[in-house]
Amino acid sequence: MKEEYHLLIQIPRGTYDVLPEDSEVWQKIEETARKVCALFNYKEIRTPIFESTDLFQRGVGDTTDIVQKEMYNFKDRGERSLTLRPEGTASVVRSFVEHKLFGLPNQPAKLYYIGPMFRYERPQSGRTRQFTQFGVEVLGSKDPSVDAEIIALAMTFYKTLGLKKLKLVLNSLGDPESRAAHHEALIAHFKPSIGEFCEDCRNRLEKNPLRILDCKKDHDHPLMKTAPSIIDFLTEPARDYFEKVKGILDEMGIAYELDPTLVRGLDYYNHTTFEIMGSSKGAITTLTGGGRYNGLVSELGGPETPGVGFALSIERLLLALEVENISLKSETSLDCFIAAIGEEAGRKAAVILNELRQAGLRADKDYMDRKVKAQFKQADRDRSGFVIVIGDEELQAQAAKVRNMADGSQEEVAFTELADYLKAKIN
RNA sequence: GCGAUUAUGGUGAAGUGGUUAACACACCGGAUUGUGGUUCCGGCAUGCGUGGGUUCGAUCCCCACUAAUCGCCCCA
Repeated sequence: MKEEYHLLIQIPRGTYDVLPEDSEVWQKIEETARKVCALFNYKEIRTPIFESTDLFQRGVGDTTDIVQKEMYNFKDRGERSLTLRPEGTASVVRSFVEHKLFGLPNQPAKLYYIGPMFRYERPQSGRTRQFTQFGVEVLGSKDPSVDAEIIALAMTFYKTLGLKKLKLVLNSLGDPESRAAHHEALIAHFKPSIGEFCEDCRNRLEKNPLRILDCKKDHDHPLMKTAPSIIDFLTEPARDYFEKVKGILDEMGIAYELDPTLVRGLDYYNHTTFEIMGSSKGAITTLTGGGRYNGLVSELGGPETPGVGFALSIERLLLALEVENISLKSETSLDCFIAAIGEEAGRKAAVILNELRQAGLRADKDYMDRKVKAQFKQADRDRSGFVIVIGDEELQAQAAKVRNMADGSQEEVAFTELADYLKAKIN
């Protein structure tokens, strides 16, 4: 018998099960996300968990780590190359284009999703191979108040759940012109002394010099502080746009910190980028990442359509809740528990149990053939308000003993009156 | 992809190259008859991640594998 345990198949690496004692918390989080989205008038969109590999290569960007080494891709029986989605935005945009949602009267499209994402990575704290994102996308508006709105939405979500230690970090990557100018300036800045930097940075120089600013090893190199900031290369319209976003956040009373080195990992971002940081086991990590991606819709074959969005990880949210000592678990309780003594009483208990449930009461009984005392213990574990005792005497009298578990008082109640009696007591 | 640490029952864990693998929690049972949350007593791993090797003998030594945790890279 026991040896078979060793042969059992284990859960895949980087995945985990949400067990009954925790699923309640997940439900509460998802419920909160849906409620907040309703407040902001965002509608849910559900897209497949796998898509054409091409979608992510084009959408997320060929040079990103996600595409280069983290995708779960496979061939189906028709030799199609498919990929388990590593993020949500590409799918939403694909769906938006495919169903021509840009033609609907309700513009912009304000959408949200909650679901699993997959990245082939080494699992560690706050990082699993299957993880869950709650994300929001607004397609069709270039109004800076939309940028502010999604940030407000994310903050509202966290605050509703009770998180306090949050930090919003903001930056602008500008439009393509701003980025190109900054790109050149960075290369010019680092190139002469690139030999003093780590290997990674040397590789980054030509490919993506912006990433050098993110390097932890060379963080203290003097050239880091004097590096050209994207902010100084923003074109007039880009600068103006960023000022408007900041202005609205200011007036909303949402505090932020500017970080010109905030670079997001996906290629499609431009203009506003932001992260919401929170605590996790003493360290600070990114809870939410988002920004504007004005070129993505056309990149995926749709009409020129601006977009903004964010994605946040439920797993990291859970870590942050833990650090801040916030429990979302409710006192689950039962209205009543039936303790039966003897076989005939057991049968009667099953019938009464069903009647109580039909009457809308949360009720349960023992299924383990336990002694009365143990049945009471079980009722305690389930935090049951009342225990109904049925034995031979009660069957004779057609009336059960009903014990109030809070004060220990006990009354005799006819079988036919049980539901009404309990309902009256509970209200 | 790289590095570090770890791997004993339902859980947290102690432990030794050699007859019965501590302890605690949980669970189950009992303390006279059918009643909980306290107390007392009892039960509960033929087994120490998997596979090899060293040895007269290994849970304890060696190797490989697997997994977990943490860090790097990168990200949510």
